[in-house]
Amino acid sequence: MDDVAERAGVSRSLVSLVFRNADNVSEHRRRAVLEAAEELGYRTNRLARNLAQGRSMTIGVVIDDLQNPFFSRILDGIEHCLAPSGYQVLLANGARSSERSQTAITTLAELQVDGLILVGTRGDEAALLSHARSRPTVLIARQTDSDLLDSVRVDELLGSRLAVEHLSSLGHCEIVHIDGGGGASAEERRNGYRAAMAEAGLQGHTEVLRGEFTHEAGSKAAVALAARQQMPSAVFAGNDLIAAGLWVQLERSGVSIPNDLSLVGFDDSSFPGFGETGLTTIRQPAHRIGDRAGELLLERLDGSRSESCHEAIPPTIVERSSTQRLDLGAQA
Amino acid sequence: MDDVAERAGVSRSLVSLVFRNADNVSEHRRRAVLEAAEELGYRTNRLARNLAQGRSMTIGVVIDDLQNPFFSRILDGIEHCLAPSGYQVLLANGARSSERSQTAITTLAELQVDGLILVGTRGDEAALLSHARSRPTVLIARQTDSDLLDSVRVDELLGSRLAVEHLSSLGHCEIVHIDGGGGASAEERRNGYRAAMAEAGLQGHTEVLRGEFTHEAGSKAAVALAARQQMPSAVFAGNDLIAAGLWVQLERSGVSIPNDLSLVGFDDSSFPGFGETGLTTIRQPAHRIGDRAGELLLERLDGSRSESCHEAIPPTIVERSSTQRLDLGAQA
DNA sequence: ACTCCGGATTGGAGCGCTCCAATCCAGTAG
DNA sequence: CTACTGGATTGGAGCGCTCCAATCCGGAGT
Repeated sequence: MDDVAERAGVSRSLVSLVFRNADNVSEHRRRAVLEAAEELGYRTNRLARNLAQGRSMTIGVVIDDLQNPFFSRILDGIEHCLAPSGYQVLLANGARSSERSQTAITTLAELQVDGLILVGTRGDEAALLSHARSRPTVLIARQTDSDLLDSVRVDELLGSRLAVEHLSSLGHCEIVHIDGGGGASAEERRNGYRAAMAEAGLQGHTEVLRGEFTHEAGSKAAVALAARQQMPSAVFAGNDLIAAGLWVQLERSGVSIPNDLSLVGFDDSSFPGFGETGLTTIRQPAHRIGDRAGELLLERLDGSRSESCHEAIPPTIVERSSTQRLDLGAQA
Repeated sequence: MDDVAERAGVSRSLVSLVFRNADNVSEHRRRAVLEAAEELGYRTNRLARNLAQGRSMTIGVVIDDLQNPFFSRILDGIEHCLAPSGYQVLLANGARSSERSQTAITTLAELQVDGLILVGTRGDEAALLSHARSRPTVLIARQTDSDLLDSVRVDELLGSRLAVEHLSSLGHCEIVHIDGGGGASAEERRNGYRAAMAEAGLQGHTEVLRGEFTHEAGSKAAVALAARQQMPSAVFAGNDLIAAGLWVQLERSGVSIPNDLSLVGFDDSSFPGFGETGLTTIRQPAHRIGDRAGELLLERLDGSRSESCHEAIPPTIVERSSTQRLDLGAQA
């Protein structure tokens, strides 16, 4: 920077002003500085700037699993909201690992991001809170009632209820749930499933298969189910990845969906290119969730709000062709 | 930091040593420092550290489209490779926009990342090169022969050859290629197809239908094919989108796949098996690509290589149910 | 008792930038 | 001609850390 200043025949301060786009810099000086910078291949060092300014104009986003299309649509919403604000979004992948997520958060925090959005992040709540103390933080798809941070999530219980009600209204009783294990909202979906089963008078048929929010977990579950002499008539999968894995694997075993088994997913993940999958599922308004999280963060950043805010966005059920009346299946 | 030092009754330097996990610090001092830090809620400021050290132990990755599952599988490979190396991966989304990608790269560069991996990034090559000059850079899924950076991509020619060989080994001769027009790797795939046809002694049957890497282009091609009195027995589509469009449209015209026509796609871009397309296709080893890119970057970072390196990773063919022996189709 | 040694510890000079108070310099009014 | 004004420009003190040369210190060697 000093080199640029010298070459342009001005002070370092003036160079700084030029690169910050300050408006009270005379045109010929500005030109001289830019020219000198060009010749010297000078690039501003944002590290130093951030250090000096004490802020980075950067938002850190930690995503539990970038491969999960639901999360990436949330991200889309976040970026859509944040793009015009002047903040740059920096991402880190939690890779479905609690430790990886922790170090990702720590890295971003140490990098002095101005705000943090955690998408489906797992791990110790206390750890999250300690970061929230020093900068605005929004949690997505994770339950919390801390007043140190904001959160946006889907009403998971309602989602599970919608799924179960849909299946039971089609005459299904043996509705097995394949859960997301320790994943983000697995527990709530599981609880919602249990509650809804009870409400529908099906508590006797309640059965949860331990899984994980992945395609593979779906395949595994399919293998387990196919091995039984008596298959359930319906499955409520913890998310669409599980449903997808399950579907493919079941078809391989000669089980036809929806004839032999009705299947409901969760998330309404869309998989580009192949149009509608035909999976009946619970749609999470992913884009809206991300967008809202961005808004909440901005409100904190510009100081227009200081009380914490926890939002639950209601999901909807999308009925496609993976579910069908029980008796229809029986006839076939 | 000074506060911590004072509270622990040591110098700032010693505090620094403790937080860098230096090994020649006496145990009781270390304990004292950590304790003081804990009480004061001290967190190391990585910005300042990076500035002072002149390196950040951070790799920047810019992804053209995080929603694209192919790219996120690449990312998975990158992180898999980089995780044990001590480097933290920082992501930015190009959002399928040339400008967004540019600012993302610039932000990362200004943040002084130690290395850069650009996945499918669009935009001016000159701009990319200017960043590559100041730090190791690896390009993924983008052609270049600059010796300022490394690149990893799929061996498109081989992919085409695999497709053609597979079809011809099933007895097919009339293999039409629907290409990707001016799309990214369309030309190479086309050339690969021509070469492979010649090798298989089928140069007389070589036929390329002009297309585009979209679903619609596939539909159009289907209409064109169905209008002929003599359909080819096999089609090699430029990518899976084309194949999908073709498939749907052909089925509508009463052409059954694979009975009446065998179909091979390219990319294996669908989310693994979702909706069970059963499409035989050329799989791009996304994970391997990311992994290799990480390796190349590490080689540059530890200085073990200084000449540029451009790699082509061999794809594999995934045989599903959209292809079948010619004579089987004839019998049906 | 004296020197020497090597590991533990420290002070101070940066890293590249911003911020602020101070200064410069027309141009204008008196 | 002088005082005053306000925008353009500047020097220097940080931001929070690391690095290096210098210092400290307790024990070993003579």
